[in-house]
Amino acid sequence: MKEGLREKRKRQLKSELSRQAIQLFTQKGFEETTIDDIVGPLAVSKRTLFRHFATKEDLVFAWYEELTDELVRELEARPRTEAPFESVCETLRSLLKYYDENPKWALAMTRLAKATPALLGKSFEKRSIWERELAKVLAKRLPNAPGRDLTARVTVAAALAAFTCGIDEWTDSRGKPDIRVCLDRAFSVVRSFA
Amino acid sequence: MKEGLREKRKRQLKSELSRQAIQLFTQKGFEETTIDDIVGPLAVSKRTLFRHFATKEDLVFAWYEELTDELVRELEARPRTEAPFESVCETLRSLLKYYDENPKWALAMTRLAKATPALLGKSFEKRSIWERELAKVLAKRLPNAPGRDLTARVTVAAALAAFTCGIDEWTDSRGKPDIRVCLDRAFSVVRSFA
DNA sequence: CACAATATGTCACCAAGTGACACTTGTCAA
DNA sequence: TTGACAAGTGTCACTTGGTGACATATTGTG
Repeated sequence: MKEGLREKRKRQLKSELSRQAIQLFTQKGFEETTIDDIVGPLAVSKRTLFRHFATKEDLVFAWYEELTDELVRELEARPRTEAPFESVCETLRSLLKYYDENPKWALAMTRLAKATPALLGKSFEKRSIWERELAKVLAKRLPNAPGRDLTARVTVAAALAAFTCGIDEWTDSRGKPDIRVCLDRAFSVVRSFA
Repeated sequence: MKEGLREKRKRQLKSELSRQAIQLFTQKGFEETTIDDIVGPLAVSKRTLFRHFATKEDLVFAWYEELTDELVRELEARPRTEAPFESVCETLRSLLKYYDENPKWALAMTRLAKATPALLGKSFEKRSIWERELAKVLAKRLPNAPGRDLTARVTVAAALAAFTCGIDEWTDSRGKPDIRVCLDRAFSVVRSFA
């Protein structure tokens, strides 16, 4: 065992690259920042960067994928008695801790993503990974009736859509309102379609 | 007026390029098809292609944007008495005519999009344009209360999410089931959240 | 210490776009 | 009809994201 030192360095470098990239992206813009710009100050080769990140966009969104497992566990931990839609909402709500941790950074990130088409697309792509994984988990706790998978998928997709809208609302208001209020209002809209 | 001959040719070439591209993409795959592959048989220069389409992905999804206006008009035409969510559902339902027109092609397209990450991202990007435009229209017919914009956005987003799931279900089942049934089931899941 | 596994750097290369400039071809007014 | 302007096109050079191959370190293990 003890795969310690190598992995530690690896993660350190990876997060350093990501940090540096986001820094530059928010400062000069995504398209205007070249890979060499990112890699130069860190004395790392371009090739190495692309061994850690599949694409330039992933420099921004790699952490999305790392969060997937956490979300899955969160959903699995929800009580069986809870309504499925509510379970997903609460699961997504758990992400707010990252917004609490560093609101300014979260705000900058979402604004950057919204301002750059390429990043917007990627973020949706990552979101669809969450959607798929969470739907898988949710399906397991649904009665085994025909259309179970579809029900699970729609439930997750709707909750995610509302989540995104809630976050967007918060972002568009420059982080002024309480993010939990934004989110709750978004979720309750979905509950209102008789 | 009478901007006839030039525009006609322009549109003709554009659709020809798109057709050729999709043909090759479905045949050899998106990444495996190069721009020169597309452009060669049509005796058109690479540069010209990129004057008609901003990106390689747009060769597949340009029609998405052209549909936006149609969707907007469709939503505006829905009766004021209808529940907002239902209006959006019906609006999206109107897209089915394109699936009816050529189911095989529609199936091939959605499968292609699902199989290619780059295309998946782009399709979400385009979907978000629909979302924004439709939300704008919907907001106008909602009571002018605080949170109106958020309500409109969530309503549209939820309907779109369900729509996508319904189409996905149909696609995953290889177009066997009735697409309208898939869609209706997806929509009714959203209606079922207490 | 020696050996295998990994991470890294270098270099050459491909493909997606872009900018600049010259050339052709519809369009329309006189 | 003609002549001038606008719009579309081709060519070419160039930038940039991304990959494959190979050599070189660096590190964990017996």
